[in-house]
Amino acid sequence: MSVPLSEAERRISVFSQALRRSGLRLTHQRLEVARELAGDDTHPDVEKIYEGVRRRVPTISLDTVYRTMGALVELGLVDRVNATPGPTRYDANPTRHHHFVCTRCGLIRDVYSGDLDGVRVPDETHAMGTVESVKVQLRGICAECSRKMRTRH
Amino acid sequence: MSVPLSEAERRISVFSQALRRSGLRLTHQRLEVARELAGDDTHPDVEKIYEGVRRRVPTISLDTVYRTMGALVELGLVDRVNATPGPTRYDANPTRHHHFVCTRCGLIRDVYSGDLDGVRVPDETHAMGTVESVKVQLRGICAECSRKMRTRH
DNA sequence: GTTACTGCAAACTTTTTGCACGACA
DNA sequence: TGTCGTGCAAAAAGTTTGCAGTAAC
Repeated sequence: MSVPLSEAERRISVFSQALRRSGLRLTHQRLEVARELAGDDTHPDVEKIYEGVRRRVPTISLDTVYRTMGALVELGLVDRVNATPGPTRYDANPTRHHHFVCTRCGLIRDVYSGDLDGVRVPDETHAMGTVESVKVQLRGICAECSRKMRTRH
Repeated sequence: MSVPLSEAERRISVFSQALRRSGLRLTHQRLEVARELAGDDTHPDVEKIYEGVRRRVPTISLDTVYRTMGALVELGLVDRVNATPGPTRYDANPTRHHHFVCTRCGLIRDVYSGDLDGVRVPDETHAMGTVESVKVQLRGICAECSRKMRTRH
């Protein structure tokens, strides 16, 4: 949803090459999971990915989707997004970005911002460990939920 | 763990008042859960809180802890921290802060930083919805895990 | 032809819920 | 005393795992 076709195709190709390069087999199921992720920027959970793939591969099982997601995370191709309660959601966007999270409906939208990318790690944290990534989470209520709340109350 | 006693006492008092003010009953169990949270800044999960309280109230049940945490979140006294896979962790620190998260062991440490507090919400996000809080997550490997990795490999 | 992957089923972990008894206000 | 909260048990939700057959290389 709303990932440009060229970008989606590029992602599928990256996925395929990364699987092959790491010695994993490029199965029909894995390719279709990759295809599903490549075109979806709504940060879907496993169930949603499963439903999407099942339209094209009706025999795929939920546990294969779980295992495929595990492999893609392991390879660093996909991130787990733990921003909401409930099922784990996945992020296949390799471009540096941050997240707007609706605390009401669980919507997660990618936010691109040079300012946010520029956030500096405080010196204080060096004693805690090595920082590998800085992610800004903007939590609030999405426009759709605001509208619904205004209408009902 | 490492919450000053004065701050812990202040938190217990805030919890008690908030429960009363909202018409909820101040039960023995709720008070002991509050006491447990007040002195713990490790962002414990329900199981950990349960174990702690059980030392003082051996008859408390796990589902009461779940229900109490739900109530405290509802009242805005506690935040759910969804930064790690596995059980939901809770944050009873009312002071503005951010998180260092170890992706290896799940350690979460509070980070206080004027720079991070000053992060501005990009204009772009106004179309997405209303931002209520900005949280920076510093993900990496904690000192303890780094040490263990160096020793073994 | 091997070996890794899949689908099935069952188990496991985390969280929620219905109900009857007990405790707070 | 009335009602809300608790503990128990069971169920629901989300995820992982063992195994035998199947498909990728």
